[in-house]
Amino acid sequence: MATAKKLDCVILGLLSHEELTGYEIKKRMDSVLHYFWGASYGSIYPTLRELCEKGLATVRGCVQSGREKRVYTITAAGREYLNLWLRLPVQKDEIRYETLLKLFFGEAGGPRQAIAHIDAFERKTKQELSYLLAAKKTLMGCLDDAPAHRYYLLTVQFGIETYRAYLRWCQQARAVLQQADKKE
Amino acid sequence: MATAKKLDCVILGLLSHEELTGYEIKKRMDSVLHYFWGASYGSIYPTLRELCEKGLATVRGCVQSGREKRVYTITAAGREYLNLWLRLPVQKDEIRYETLLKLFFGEAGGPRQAIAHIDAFERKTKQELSYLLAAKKTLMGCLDDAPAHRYYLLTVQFGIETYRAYLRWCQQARAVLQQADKKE
DNA sequence: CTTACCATGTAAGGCGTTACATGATTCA
DNA sequence: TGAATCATGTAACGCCTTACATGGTAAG
Repeated sequence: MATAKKLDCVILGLLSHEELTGYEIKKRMDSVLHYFWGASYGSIYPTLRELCEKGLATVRGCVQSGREKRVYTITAAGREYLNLWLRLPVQKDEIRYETLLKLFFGEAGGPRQAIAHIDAFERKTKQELSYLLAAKKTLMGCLDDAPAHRYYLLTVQFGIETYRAYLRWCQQARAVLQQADKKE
Repeated sequence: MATAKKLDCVILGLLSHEELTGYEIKKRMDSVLHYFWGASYGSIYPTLRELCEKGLATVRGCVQSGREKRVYTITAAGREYLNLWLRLPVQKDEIRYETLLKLFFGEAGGPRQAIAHIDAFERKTKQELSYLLAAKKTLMGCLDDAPAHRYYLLTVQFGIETYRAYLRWCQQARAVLQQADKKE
């Protein structure tokens, strides 16, 4: 359990709130979970099957407007499993930022190139930030609809704070590099 | 090339500054690169061999104080490869924070549990921050020794800014959850 | 009619971790 | 003399991504 597959837990977590299809799970991954967890269909569908085999979820075929869907539901055992995992201490928080890697070795490419990477990073960060700000607004409007919303908001707030820190850093870093560029 | 293995580039990046053994590369990964990239011996040693097979690095056996060492050096082709990669746009920056995952689904475990995860996260962040502040101090003292040092400092500064943002968020988040705990 | 979205899945292959296996040296 | 650190590697296994394969529906 200590080394439980994370995707099991993520999917179980999503199912603990609502019944979902594999396709919908992927959508959640790409929207609400997007900035701190990701997964592809190639991992989601097989995991879903495993979850059923382990008795942590059940499937139900469902024909909606002519299309066939497979709706997944969490079982009591699944909730137990999820709660067990939630109680365990966090094993690993990791960041893998290629931008920082390129910057770390950036001397080889010179200040101009490094600045270009920072510009791209800044653009992406601004975009993500505006998405998170919109998410926050939405959540603020329905905070009392479900107790889980407070927890969602906490993670959104995390993103907002860190993205703002990124943007401040971009300014600083660019200033340093522009200085270096002039000297060259 | 667009999909170049990142570890190749990281190792080549390290070798572009100095000759290193596999063991020393691992140490660099665990210290200077630690907060935005990681790797184990099980990936480092095989990668090193591949690098030599591709002609991007060369090995030299070396007996130092009785012990056998294998020292790796970057080749001209290796520098070219590294520079090519540095020029390419960043493919992916990703964060995988189990803490945020547990918090997102935290409603199932209640506010107390969520607070415990935040406390642990805060402790770890403080530790990492103090490490980075020490690294910054060291770097500030030898900024002009090598042009690469300015680039190192930039990444260290990134860590400092984001960790400080994390700590501010920890305060906020805990306050929100303590509020929720009282109501319960 | 064609583009975008809904919907499910498999297969090959890459990448990486953990655990194992081994042994020298240095320092307390 | 025992612990920590230096030092190099392999093997098994797990997890995930990419690419492929397929087809229905809705909207313009």
